[in-house]
Amino acid sequence: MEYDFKKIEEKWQGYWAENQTFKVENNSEKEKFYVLDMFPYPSGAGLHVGHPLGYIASDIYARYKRHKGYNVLHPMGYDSFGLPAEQYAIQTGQHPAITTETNINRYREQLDKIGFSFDWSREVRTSDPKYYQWTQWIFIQLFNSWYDKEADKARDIADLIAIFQKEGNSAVNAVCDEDVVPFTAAAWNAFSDKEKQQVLLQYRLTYLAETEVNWCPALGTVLANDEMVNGVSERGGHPVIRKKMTQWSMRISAYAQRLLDDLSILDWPQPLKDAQTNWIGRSEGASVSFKVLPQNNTMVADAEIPVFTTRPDTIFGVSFMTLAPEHDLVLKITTPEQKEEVKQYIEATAKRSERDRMADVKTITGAFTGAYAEHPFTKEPIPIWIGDYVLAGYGTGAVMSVPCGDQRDHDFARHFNIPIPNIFEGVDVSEEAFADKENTVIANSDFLNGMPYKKAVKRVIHELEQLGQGKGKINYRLRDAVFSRQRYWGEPFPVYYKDGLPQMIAAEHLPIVLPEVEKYLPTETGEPPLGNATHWAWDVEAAAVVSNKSIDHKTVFPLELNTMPGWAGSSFYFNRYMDPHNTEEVFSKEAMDYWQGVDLYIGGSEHATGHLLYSRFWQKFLFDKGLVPQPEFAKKLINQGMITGTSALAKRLQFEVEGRPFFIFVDVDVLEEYLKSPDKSSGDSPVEEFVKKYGDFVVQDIHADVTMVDSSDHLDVDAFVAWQPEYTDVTFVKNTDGSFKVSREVEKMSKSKYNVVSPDSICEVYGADSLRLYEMFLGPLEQSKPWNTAGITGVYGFMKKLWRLYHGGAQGSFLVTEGAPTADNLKTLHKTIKKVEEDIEGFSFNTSVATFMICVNELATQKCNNREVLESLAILIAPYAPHIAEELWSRLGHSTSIATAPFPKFQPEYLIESTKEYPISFNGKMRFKLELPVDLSKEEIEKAVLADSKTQDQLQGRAPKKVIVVPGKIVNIVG
RNA sequence: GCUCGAGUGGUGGAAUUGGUAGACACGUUGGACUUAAAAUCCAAUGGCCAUUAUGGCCGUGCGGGUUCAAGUCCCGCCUCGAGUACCA
Repeated sequence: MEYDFKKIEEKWQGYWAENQTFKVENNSEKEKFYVLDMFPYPSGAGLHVGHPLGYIASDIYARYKRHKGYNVLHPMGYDSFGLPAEQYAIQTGQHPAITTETNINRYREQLDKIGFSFDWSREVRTSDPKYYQWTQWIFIQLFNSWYDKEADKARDIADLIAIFQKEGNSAVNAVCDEDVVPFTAAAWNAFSDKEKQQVLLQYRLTYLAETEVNWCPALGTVLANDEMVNGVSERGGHPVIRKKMTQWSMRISAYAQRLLDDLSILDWPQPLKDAQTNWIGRSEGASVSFKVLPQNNTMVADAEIPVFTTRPDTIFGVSFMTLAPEHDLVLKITTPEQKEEVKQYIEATAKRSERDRMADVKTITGAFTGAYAEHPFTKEPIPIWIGDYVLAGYGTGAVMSVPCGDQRDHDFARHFNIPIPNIFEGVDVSEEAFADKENTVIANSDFLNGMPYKKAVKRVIHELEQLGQGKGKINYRLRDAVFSRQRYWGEPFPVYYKDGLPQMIAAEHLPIVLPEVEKYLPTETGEPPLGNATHWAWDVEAAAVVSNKSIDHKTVFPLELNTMPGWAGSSFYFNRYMDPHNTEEVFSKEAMDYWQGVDLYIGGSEHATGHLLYSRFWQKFLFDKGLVPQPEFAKKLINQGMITGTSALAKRLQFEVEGRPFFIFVDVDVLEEYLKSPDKSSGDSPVEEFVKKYGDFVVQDIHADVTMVDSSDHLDVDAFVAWQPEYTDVTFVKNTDGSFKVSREVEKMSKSKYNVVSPDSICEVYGADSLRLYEMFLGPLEQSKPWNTAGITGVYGFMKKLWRLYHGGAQGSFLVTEGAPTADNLKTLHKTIKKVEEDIEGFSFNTSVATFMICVNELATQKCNNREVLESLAILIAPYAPHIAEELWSRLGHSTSIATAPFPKFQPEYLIESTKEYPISFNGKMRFKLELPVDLSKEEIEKAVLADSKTQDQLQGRAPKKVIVVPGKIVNIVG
């Protein structure tokens, strides 16, 4: 009987679905284990072979854990709000919900074909109102909370109001806006409702604030740095400017220290932890306040510029200050003479993306404001400049510039001929700044002279405090997260506006369902797409969304027009899976207490500072609220690497004939040979006749669809021309054998590069088990690697060989023999058990596939068809190739699924050897091998080796200087 | 720019604490079976040199270093990839 994967895979996928083999309950005698994949955004392109890589790995692990006796939660769902569906809606008018539904169905079909052991009864979709009702609910909880630094946790806003009523805000140690004004209890109680709300907004964990964004007026939308190229939008090339907008923000900065500290309890890849550590960017230093000197014609009185510095010890080295061009004070302090220059500079920087500004250190630009600040100690005037190397969003958006101690300040000072005073003893700072804290000795600095870094910092902070112009401070690079998007396809906020102030809709009225709109574009007045909705007002009395016409600002109010960002719904989905159908609460305590958290999370490292940081933030908030039992949601995390595509590039030569381009395609080998020939005319290359006729040419790479290219890189020219009819009449210069070879290049797998390989086609030709095995066989899970279908015949061959191992009967019929296995059989089996178990535990899936191959090769050579051995082997391979394992298992006479069959137990006694083949090295180079009993002592080994005639041949009469013997490992003779 | 990761045969990759570099596959070449093809099986396969078997030299991105011994550890580079706050 042949290995018929199609029949087998269909059969078992049907069986699993019918019997709900992988459905789990929230309680069990067994120990729990939670294996999670990062859920996908269902894009229109469908799955490509890169997507399932992590899913296959986690599925292997989940299945392995079931064999090991655990109650395994292994869910899947969709992160189904997002931009692509909205873009498609803008282009075609099709509702994003329809696009999303179609895409999800396609994804599901593709996922089912690979044979994953997901519990689909727990599926969640972030765009489902039954799900996003809870996203909205958590938003309300954040709005109704503030962060108490004393308790170091989030607390109910009602507690804060109680404090304000009793004692005002002066004693409150909370994370809040910078510009909170102190008030007494009496003052609080005298505030109007509106004033109270305004004050509270400065404390809430989600709040409205002015934020800098990349605004594209032509598109009427905000752009990511990603979507900007050289100051214009990637799509359409429209100008983009930096602009301030009122948006919802999340006070993630309140959790900065805890997010940093708890990294230590996480078993996550170090690079990922490093990324979060750097993102949070804790630095210790001081805040220093510089007074702006009053001048003729400037109207600013009492202006102060607060700065944060990690080097307060260098304060006497300050020779200028630099403000971000967007800094609030800039226009206020600029002198009339400088106004024009400053204005122009601000306009110029408004066009640059933040990333450009950070990356470009070579171009030094800036402008002088004409204003001066006063040095806190020397009282000397310090010129105030603006420069785009200072970012508005980082720190206070202003720096005290110390050119002798900071390279960027140094570059700036040199460029604009600003003095570079030296405050370091015995260091030359004329060429470059001196930033070495360890070897710092301060000079020319009044009371700091002669002090090292640490001592000087302490002293200067003390002096600043005396002056009332500064104090020690810990600064975080982490900024509060902007939570508003001017998009349609996202969660609506449960928020309406009364008197210009945001009000939460009561939780019992959730979900607030996304309204229908005519168009998915921003409105003509520049409002977000929800501005197009005709029924988007909140009737407080009816507790319902009603027509905008009813808005009277008394009982009917306008609703929020922004929607939430992509990361909102993905920041708690892992908890919702534990209790996905709960309509009473976000998740029950019972479910949370049983599952606790994710035991293994697999996903891409590109989520390091987005999803994975925001999720940790929400988890901590929910933990503070007593809603989840763990302060971290995922104990262990593994990053899977990206699978890159292998693009096929046909070489096209472009000539110019009568001012018009003229093309031919040339086989890559033919072209290379032509280009290699020294004078390009002596050979008889077919390219030559074109050159003689048309002159010089330019070589271009044209992407060909990888499905038209075989494993030897030969292009099916007919298919290529049928696909791109504009090449119908173009000449193809082929090789002498009539083939046409293309060159290959590894690139990101992408539709536009025609290098996408879908898992469907692989399943069609080789089967899901081969796909699973092959994806693992490609290389280490964490590494990125190119996809090349060529090698899949290897694992497919292995599958057939595995099948034959169980079908050694007449005409390939199923055959196993009862009785005791041979010593060789057992040695092979237990060697395999040991290695496979170690590999799964260590997430080294590629090496376990190799181990299976070796095992099957050995058992085939041994002509093993012993039941005991073959049953164990079926279980071993079941996590990797579950369909064939189920089929073999049932043929072995079992009537239930293999899914929970106990994993074979490794027995070391079968591997004991009596001899060891020692590699014998001379001066570190292996020369020959010598078989010796394993129980020899060091001395005995040395004696035996030296006595061997081959050793004497190597030494040729020399006496060895030294003999290194590592028992069980190696012998090295020096001399 | 900054942060992190990766460079090993023609290709994907393997190699416990430093201890036989190239496991396992792909590809290629030769052979068996076959009318033929497919499938399957056997053999060879890092490079160079030599050859009757035996052998010798070089070799893990580049340049140094530590060690009896370095793909692995240390120092200095080069190249590629990822992230860089509104792609998800």
